[in-house]
Amino acid sequence: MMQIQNVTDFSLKYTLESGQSFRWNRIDNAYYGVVEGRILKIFQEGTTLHVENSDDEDEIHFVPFLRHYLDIERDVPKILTEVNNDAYMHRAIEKLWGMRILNQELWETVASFILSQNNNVPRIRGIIRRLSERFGKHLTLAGYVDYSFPNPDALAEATEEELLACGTGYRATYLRNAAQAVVSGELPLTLVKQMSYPEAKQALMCRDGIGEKVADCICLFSLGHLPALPIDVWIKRIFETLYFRRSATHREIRHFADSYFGDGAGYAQQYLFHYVHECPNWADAEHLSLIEST
DNA sequence: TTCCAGGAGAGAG
DNA sequence: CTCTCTCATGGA
Repeated sequence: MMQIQNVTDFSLKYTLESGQSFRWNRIDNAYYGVVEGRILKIFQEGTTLHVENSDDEDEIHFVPFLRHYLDIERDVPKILTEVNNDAYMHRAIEKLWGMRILNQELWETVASFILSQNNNVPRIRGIIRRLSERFGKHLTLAGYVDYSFPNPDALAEATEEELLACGTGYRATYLRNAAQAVVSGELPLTLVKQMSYPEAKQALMCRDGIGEKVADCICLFSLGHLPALPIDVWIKRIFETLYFRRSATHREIRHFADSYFGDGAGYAQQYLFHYVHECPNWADAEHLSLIEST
């Protein structure tokens, strides 16, 4: 057991339940998840995080790693001030205060969001769990059992049938090709990490099965590129409803969000995305009047 | 039964 | 360039 103290402006719940990671399970008020080959159990009590780790790691190295994973080091309140442009955003920021955008391991993020296309969160979680059980490493923490996310080699060597058996559907080919590209060096992940946002996005989009939306998810949820704006069916619907009041193209939405939110567009997007999932009445008259008033 | 899900690619126009 | 159709899967 270990503690990380003075963690301010942070919500473990909203950070881990906002659809950016598919690997966390809540049991009572503690979160169990697999992060880069170890099980972590995290419990938040005010500004203190209580952490248990299946690996016996030196705190000197582990604490900075975890703080970076949870994006605790970043001045998020400053970013939220910059995107707090109207009463609707104010409502979302207030409701989800402390939600942060994770910095997840790159390969797992690439694979996970390849699997996310035309799919829903519970099913994505199931696919990733089955892939990990089948191809990952068995891990335990105080009786809790989980599996590491399979490395590229394991998925590159897997047969199409084995991947299909995990429920990947037609995305199996995309997943296998991406794994093989990482192994062969065609998709050089260590270099991608060094690239600028436009460079990284383009390098990722060269792969079959990674379009603009998935590339933006990877850039935002793994590489820390906050201008990245994943436009899925929800974000499209939200921007059309709140800011356009009509149907709009992806191009229009991207242009609007860039100028309206600036470099923090990724954070703004995440607050809007999760807010509408938390509030089924997100588009009622009372909510829409928040836009009118500003 | 049909519709939908943190979409992308191929093909037509 | 944009629009449309299809892709595998399972829950609602």
